[in-house]
Amino acid sequence: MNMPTQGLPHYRKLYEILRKQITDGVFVEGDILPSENELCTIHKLTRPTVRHALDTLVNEGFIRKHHGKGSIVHKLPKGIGILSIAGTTSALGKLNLRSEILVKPIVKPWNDPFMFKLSETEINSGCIYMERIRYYNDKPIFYDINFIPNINMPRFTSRIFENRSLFDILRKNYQIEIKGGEQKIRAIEANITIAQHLSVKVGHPILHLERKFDTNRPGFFIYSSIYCNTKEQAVFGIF
Amino acid sequence: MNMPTQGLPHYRKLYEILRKQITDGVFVEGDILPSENELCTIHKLTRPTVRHALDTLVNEGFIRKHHGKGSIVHKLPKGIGILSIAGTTSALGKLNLRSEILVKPIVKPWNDPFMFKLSETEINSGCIYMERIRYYNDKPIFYDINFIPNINMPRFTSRIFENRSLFDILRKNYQIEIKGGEQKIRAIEANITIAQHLSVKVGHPILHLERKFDTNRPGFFIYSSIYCNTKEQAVFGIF
DNA sequence: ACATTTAACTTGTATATACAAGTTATTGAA
DNA sequence: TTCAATAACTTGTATATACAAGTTAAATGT
Repeated sequence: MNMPTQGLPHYRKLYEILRKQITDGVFVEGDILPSENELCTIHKLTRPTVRHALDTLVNEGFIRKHHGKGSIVHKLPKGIGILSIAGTTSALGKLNLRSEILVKPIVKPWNDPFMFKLSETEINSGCIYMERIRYYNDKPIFYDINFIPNINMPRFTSRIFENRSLFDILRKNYQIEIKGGEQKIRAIEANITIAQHLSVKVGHPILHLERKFDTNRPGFFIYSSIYCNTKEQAVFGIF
Repeated sequence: MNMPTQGLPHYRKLYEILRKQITDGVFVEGDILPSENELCTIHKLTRPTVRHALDTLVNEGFIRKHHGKGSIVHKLPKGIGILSIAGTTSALGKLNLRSEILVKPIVKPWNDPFMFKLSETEINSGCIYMERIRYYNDKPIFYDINFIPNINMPRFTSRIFENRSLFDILRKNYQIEIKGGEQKIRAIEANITIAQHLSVKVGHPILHLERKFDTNRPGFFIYSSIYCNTKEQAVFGIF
């Protein structure tokens, strides 16, 4: 479970330490972190490095900084943090999240029309397609359809996905890291397929996210179409 | 229209310059910005300062950086960038956005229950309430209800809001800057009120955003409940 | 002509230092 | 006691420098 910090840059190690202290409750909402100079002394780092770590925490919403006062721990997200990238705020509700493969990865041509504009290379190589349902507290909340360009992805369709994060597999087996992305959000009515998968009536309002993920491979993007039942659980995000 | 850059820190000035060049089309998607060292020479700055400016552009989704290659201009948001804070990506569709006051600012007690947890101070001071409709291409897209704590906000209810951004007034008249925030997102069915304001049928799926904005005043937050008709226009965001 | 090595770029990380500006606690005068 | 000035914090901005690591283009060898 713990992230190995060896090999990581110093600022990243400090970030992981502080992040864990916040998520573990060592620091709670409203607490003031040790000052930058104190962190310098404790971890034998210089202020720019410490500030780099704190800046990362600010960007991910764990803390807010106030000029002249200090770094104040921010309220932790209560809902499901799908609006942020995996491994950050979304990890918080992980214990109650279970995923189930609906359609195992298969190689297919891209849908036409597709939700985002595709490059020639992407179109020509086809995509790896998979469907998944994610349960939160044993209720189906997310029904997502994923599209991965079939470029240099050996043996992908035969890998075992149950209980493993898609992004984890991409990182460990293919050295693909998610760097960010963009998304389009709509409210739609559930059609028959969505209704069945999410256990709602046809016509039920559904949150629809269309996402495009940037990776460390230039020109290589991952696409997801996610349908959420937000009846009981809202989707949460910081900005 | 132009932002005065005098008085701003150097990194911010460079940020504004590059941001404008991107939004004006001097640099288009896929273009590589001048290297950090070139920007240093051009603007007579050092690399940490230049990097500070570039980091800000990265955080707001204008560029992506690739180790060893350079800073690549990212695709500009096409939809309505309400997921980011005002003045950044949201400014792009501004020309087609028109707002109309539905309920002029009035002092009221807070709704009970309220969408976010309120502090004692907030509850005791009451709130300034206002409703607004925003049109995109002359169609009503957003119906938003805003709550501002009635703490040290003299003459707020008598100010003129037409065609002026709420955040602009807060900044210019009360020195309140929005620093970020959090939001909850749901898909709901339009009730009679929402249906009327957004010109849709009752039961139409509506995107509901509940937002809490952080400001530079510690403990001072602004709250908005926003209903969006996403039938034709999706809401856009980067992450 | 081709493949390999090298050099010249690029961004990433890190240190050391200095001063500005906002906040809080202390000190001192009335 | 009360208020104002001061000192001692805090984070914000900025410079100067160095090396690591990824990428690309040029030079070199076969």
